[in-house]
Amino acid sequence: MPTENLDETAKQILNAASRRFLYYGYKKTTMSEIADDCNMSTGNLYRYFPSKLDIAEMFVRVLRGEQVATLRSVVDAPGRTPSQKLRDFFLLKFKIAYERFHDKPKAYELSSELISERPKVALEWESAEGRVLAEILAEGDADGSFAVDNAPAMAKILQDAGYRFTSPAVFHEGDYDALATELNGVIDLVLDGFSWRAARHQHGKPPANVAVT
Amino acid sequence: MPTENLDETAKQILNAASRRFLYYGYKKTTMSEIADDCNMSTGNLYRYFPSKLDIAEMFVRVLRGEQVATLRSVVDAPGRTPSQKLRDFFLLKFKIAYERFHDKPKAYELSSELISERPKVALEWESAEGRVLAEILAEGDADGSFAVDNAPAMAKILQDAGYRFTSPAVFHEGDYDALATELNGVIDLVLDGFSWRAARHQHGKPPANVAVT
DNA sequence: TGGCTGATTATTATATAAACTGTTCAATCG
DNA sequence: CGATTGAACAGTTTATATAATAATCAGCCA
Repeated sequence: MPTENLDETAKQILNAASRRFLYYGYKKTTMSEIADDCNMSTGNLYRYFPSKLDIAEMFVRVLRGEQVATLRSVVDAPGRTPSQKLRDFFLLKFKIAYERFHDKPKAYELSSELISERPKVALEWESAEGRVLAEILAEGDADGSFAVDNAPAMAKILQDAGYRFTSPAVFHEGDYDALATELNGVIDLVLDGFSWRAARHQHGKPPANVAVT
Repeated sequence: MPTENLDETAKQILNAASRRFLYYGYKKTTMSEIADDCNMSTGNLYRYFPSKLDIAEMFVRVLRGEQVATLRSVVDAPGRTPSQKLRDFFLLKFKIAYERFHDKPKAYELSSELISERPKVALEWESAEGRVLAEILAEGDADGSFAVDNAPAMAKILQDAGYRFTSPAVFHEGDYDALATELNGVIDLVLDGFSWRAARHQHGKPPANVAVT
């Protein structure tokens, strides 16, 4: 949890700021408003956070931490095959991204603003998701349905292939169901790719298609 | 060719405008500058184009027409298998997008501005590319390497899967070679998916993975 | 002394005025 | 009379002044 090492006062500040960020957005909430909500002075805020942007960073860290936790629940779901988990993962990720974009626009806007000034936060987040994905892949490799030799690398490739459905920049172009159908199409193809590799692997042959131009 | 039905004077206007768009960008070139370049009055421009934005639209139509023509050359390349053509298509598309973004920034900026006000232009362009892709798929289906029953739909799915590598919004996050490697990874997986389907098809069985949750 | 304050400062945002630019159209030209 | 012009208009952008805000820090309090 990102708030683990936080002072009690810091949590109070983060809470007050989060509420305002969600309702009014990042730029429209002022440090003195946050200070008022916490019954303290503006100067004191800086004893707990180096800057306003750092409060925002913690805010999205919490949001994204929850997101990753939700995605991780897919891994732990009982009675589902690795293939099903892979599909669940991407459909859930798409759903989260789509809904957050549409009914928490301020949170989305804040994320964008933060990422443009702190790009490494986005990378951390992507790699956290990648680790969840890699777990699913490892599971599939273990039970023979996937044949993945480098799970983290393959996770990155899958994240690339699903990018269209997790990048809010293009969500306005299509409605939910149409996009979900297309995402299922991509997953179908990817899973068939894994099936092919698993079958090849069983016969002791190398993968069929390798990049040679 | 998009300029086919154009008056000679209209072509002159388009030429003058294009030069300025490329050097200074859309917003920084004025109608009177374009008119001056053509030795005519501003009012006369409106006899050939309804508005400044329409000149810009024609400008990117030409650009994108060239792009699609380049991609189409992949289809006509002799001595390449459908699988190779599929890879060529995406690597070339990525290369074009990446290079245009980095060494013709004004053209990219103009495209973005236009698309935000004329979204249908982007859709036309995507579907033109999709038709090229569908040709490759049909070819692969014909020679038994792909087993694609609905080529246009599958083309759309492949465009989705390759979106990460054609969307300039994220190009700054990684250098060319790293992205190209990842793209090859996606293509490898897709091609293996096709191999699986082709093999299944030969045995008279339905595709393995279908979206059922 | 460690935690806190709030006036102060440098920066950023907002509001307003001035200049510019896309578009139109009555008048002109060939 | 059709093609062209350029002044006029409305809308937008830019420049400037004004206000608001993030961040600081010398002093205060418990």
